Amino acid sequence: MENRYTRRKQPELVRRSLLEHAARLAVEQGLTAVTVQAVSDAAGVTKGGLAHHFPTKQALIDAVFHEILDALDRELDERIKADPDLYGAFTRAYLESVFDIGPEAKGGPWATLSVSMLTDPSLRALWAQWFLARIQRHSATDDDVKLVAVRLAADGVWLADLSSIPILKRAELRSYLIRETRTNTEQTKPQSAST
Amino acid sequence: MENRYTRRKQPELVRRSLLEHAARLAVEQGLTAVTVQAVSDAAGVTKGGLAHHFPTKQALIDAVFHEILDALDRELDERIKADPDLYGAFTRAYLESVFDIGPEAKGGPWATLSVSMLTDPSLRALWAQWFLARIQRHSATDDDVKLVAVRLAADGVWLADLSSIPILKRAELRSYLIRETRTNTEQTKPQSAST
DNA sequence: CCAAAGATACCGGATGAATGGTATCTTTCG
DNA sequence: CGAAAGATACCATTCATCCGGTATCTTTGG
Repeated sequence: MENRYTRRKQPELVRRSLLEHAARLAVEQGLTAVTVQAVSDAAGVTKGGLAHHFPTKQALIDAVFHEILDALDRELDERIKADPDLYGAFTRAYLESVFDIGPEAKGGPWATLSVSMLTDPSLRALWAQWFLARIQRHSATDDDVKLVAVRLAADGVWLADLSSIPILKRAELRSYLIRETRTNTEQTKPQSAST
Repeated sequence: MENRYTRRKQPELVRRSLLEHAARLAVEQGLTAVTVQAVSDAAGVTKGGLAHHFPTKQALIDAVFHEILDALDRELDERIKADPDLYGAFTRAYLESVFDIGPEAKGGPWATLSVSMLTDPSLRALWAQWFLARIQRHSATDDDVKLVAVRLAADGVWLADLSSIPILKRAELRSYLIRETRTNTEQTKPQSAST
């Protein structure tokens, strides 16, 4: 009658471990590989243990998704804060956070996002909601068509990275896109926020 | 003892119906919802009927994927052929085929592509292969960084459409992006095709 | 201070619903 | 008739969830 319950209880650690391993599995082996058994095993607990933290599988996935959105929010805010220029700051932050992760960083938030997002319509809606809120928040500085185009291109990059499609001239593309965020399309006013 | 074999046999129609409903289900309810049972029911046949056309589920999915890639190929070739301008013709075709489908056409090729692509690594590879081949084929006319950016933005557009994220100034964005495909980045020549 | 009592964290097998696949039967069409 | 088209029944497996049990932590009463 060995004692199997020698584990030191650290609910927070276990919870985080579950979330992380769930995300990792999703990215590395697809969402179908994210079974409660696999996640539990990876995190070093049993299915019952997982069930205690997340009553249902969907709850676990939702938690992962929210966690990622929060992290993304923080990262974007940081970059925006560090940007001396106001005009297009959000777009640049968005762009850079995509580019800097790169195609090899499979564990990054973007990869996880996409995989779970495009598969599950409910998560798609959540993503749309997050995105719209964010856009609206920066409507004053990031509303130009040119900037919209840049952000969409960023999405394209992220998609290409995920699909393992090599982007030729990646560095050149990056600097080109960033340059696009500096120049204003509207010819009526010369430059709105250049100082 | 009703006769359940009242269906008029039209194998081609049934086959197409199966493919279409499989694609629709994938987009609307995620790939997990595309089970042989669900697809069969939606198409008005039984699992056995499906099994006759597609021996395995993977065969069905592959067929959907290939069907879409072929249709896409045809559409792109048509648009390119109709374009009087050579430079950036592929990029314009790509762009227009994304824009013209619109956000409401959920059954469109792009949406289906993405959903199935990102979940299944083998399909991802297939897509990458198709895309690279296509790019290489147009390397002479569509290699500029500016054009790469436009194509990536197009990818962003269909991603947004899929996520039901409204794109403000859609028409303006479209004409802006198309305009971008006309002007050459290389400053050595002044303007290649401005009429 | 400390031990009982309850709450929280975790275990692990049982269960039942889906699912993909297969084998066999019936009907329709050429 | 014979082969194609489709229906029905059945199997093996996987998976999420449930649930009774056990260990550790926290509170509380003395």
